[in-house]
Amino acid sequence: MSETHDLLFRTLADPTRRALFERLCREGEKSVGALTARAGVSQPVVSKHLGILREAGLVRDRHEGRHTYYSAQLGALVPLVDWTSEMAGFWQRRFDDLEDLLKRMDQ
Amino acid sequence: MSETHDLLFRTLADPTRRALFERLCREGEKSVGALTARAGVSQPVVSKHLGILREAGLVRDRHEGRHTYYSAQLGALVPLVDWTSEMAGFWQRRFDDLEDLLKRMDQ
DNA sequence: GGGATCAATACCCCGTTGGCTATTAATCGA
DNA sequence: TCGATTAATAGCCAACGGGGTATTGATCCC
Repeated sequence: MSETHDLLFRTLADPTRRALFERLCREGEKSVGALTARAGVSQPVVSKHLGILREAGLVRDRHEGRHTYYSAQLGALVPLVDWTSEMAGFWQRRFDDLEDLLKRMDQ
Repeated sequence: MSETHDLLFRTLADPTRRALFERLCREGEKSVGALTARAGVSQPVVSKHLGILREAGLVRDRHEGRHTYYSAQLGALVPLVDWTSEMAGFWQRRFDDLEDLLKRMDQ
């Protein structure tokens, strides 16, 4: 239901885009040109992906002359971590309920 | 790069499919009919999504007579948790490096 | 000022995908 | 046995999305 989760999952679903984000996480701030060099796709495509990552809050951009530098915004992953925790929580609770039931049946 | 991450993110990117998985996490095992009742899409579509979730390892199915019961396989989320941890790790390491640099500069 | 470089935008193409209806397969119950 | 129910499959279509090239805008350097 959450729009945030939707945007995050959709944004990270594309391998090219995710690879760009991973590189920014690993190597820190990079210019579009530097990212394009090893992205395997054209510069306009890289720019487009970076735009989508930015709209999802996963990266931020900084302009310096002709160059635009992008860097990862790790905080944007928090909703994703929360979501997985929530799913795990539901699962755990049901597991506990089952355990309780079995204990009661055991008596 | 990892095919597993790709499959997971892609599978969870669709809101209808993710909603099905969330329901299975929250409410436990459910039949296709029960899931279809509140999915907002037709039964064939639900079956299709469940098939995709199964191929991603996110659910398992159990046949009982005419009914097929699906349940969430939480273990499948592990690679996703690992991935986020890895990204956070990269970020943290670069942060530490920066901190070290600043300390050295401070001396 | 003028050519060169860097990034974003515009536009198009085509493969993928998510939705539908119709049908089939299998099982249950009267 | 035969109709009813449950889920999966087949086939179709429209929309979305990721790729490309061409172009524009902006900035740097000679």
